[in-house]
Amino acid sequence: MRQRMVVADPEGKITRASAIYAELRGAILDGTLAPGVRLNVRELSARFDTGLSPVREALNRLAMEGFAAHADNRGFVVSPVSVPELEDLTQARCWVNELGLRRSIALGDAGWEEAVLVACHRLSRTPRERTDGATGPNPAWNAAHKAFHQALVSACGSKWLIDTCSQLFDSAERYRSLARLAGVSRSDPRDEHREIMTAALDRDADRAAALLTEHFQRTAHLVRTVVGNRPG
Amino acid sequence: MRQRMVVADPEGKITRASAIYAELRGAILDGTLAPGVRLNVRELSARFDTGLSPVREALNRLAMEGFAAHADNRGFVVSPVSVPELEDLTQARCWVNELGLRRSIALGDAGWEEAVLVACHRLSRTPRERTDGATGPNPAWNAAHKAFHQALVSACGSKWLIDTCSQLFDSAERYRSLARLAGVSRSDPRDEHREIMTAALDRDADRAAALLTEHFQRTAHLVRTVVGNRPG
DNA sequence: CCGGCCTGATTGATCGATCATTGCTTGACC
DNA sequence: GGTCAAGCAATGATCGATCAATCAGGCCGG
Repeated sequence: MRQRMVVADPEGKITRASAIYAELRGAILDGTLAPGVRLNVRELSARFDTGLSPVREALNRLAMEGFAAHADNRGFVVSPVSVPELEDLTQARCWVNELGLRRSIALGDAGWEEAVLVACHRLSRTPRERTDGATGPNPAWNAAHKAFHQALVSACGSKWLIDTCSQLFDSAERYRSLARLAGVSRSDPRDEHREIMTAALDRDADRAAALLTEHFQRTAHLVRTVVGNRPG
Repeated sequence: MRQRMVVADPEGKITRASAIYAELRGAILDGTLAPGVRLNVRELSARFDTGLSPVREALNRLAMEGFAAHADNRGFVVSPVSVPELEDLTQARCWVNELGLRRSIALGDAGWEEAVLVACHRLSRTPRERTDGATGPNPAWNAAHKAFHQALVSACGSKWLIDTCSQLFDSAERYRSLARLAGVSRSDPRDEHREIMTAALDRDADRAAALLTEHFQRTAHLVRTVVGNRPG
């Protein structure tokens, strides 16, 4: 029986376009690629050691997602940020997440409760700063943070709602990263995430929703000054 | 003084990728391209008499928008439809549009009222069937229909909300077209749009919201049987 | 000195050839 | 008859050259 020549294949055959998309998306979300920066196709091709097509496909995807701006014949740019957009985004997050949370509280079973509990626990146990020597935000914390917020709405029963929460979270992540890079970070003396979790597990929908909304708005408020003072 | 060689330019320099994107999007929305149909890149290149790159870019955009499905190394397909997705979509439309409508009723000024009134009037004056001899849906009616629904939420004050309503409307448009192609269309004896308009202009938020939700669900109900009986 | 046209350089968009992967077909083998 | 794998299209992905639009200076007439 001959062995297969290719071993590394199980489900993981990613195209260059997808790899570049993921890479650029991550860089935009964590602020490595600052808002307004030009996304020069040739330059990126060189950086990723690839042709033009995969890069353009990745950029098209990012543009449709809102993380890049595109004008025909004028190329791509990292989407600019602004206070009005931050307000709009925050408002949307409040609406959609509140709805998802209320429905999850109404519909969620024991499995949902456990998922929220675990996600909150993991989040609290994950350090915010990297632990591998380098400085900067801990990617694992970001992942745990998102996992917690997604767990809250995971039992709402609407795929659209869950996906929208995810997309909005990522859009907001960009603002959080920018604030962080500008030296603004939150002290979080009250451990808001735990408070939200407690209210959710108590099935106290009104309290949970109020805490969640407050959580979003508090974050937005911190970020606001930073965004307002940007050069771009 | 020499004249300019190129005259047709004012703001209208569209790339092939964008043209193809618009074309394909329209074909998917009106059911010309049925759900599940393979979007073969070479074939499309030939049809549009163009190279591969613009087609791929267009397909990438459609995929991010949800109108095409894509798997690495397995190409593109017109997104499938299903009853669960229709339910999810309808639910989302109800939530988002109700919110937008309530806020517009609360915040809208006289200009908003007039815009709604005009949009409703235009909609009622536009024939559903084409008038140019050909049979089939009247594109102008579709446009007027969308314009009316967008007018309802246009004063909500949230760009995100307006954009989301637009995207959801288009997703639903696809289902409406499929139903129509299958011979199902609504009689609409009550002129629901006018009822909604009246309630909105009366600033009767609860009634307007209830009518709008009912409107969406009634449409979805009509479509449901058709989608359930599809081959795919 | 200012505004506008021309020109070259830069960058974006497109093309068609080429490479890689998938999935089907075929045929040996059990 | 069924299984499996090599071989073979068919199709998707990528490449680098080429075409085209935009942008930045520089030149000229006013």
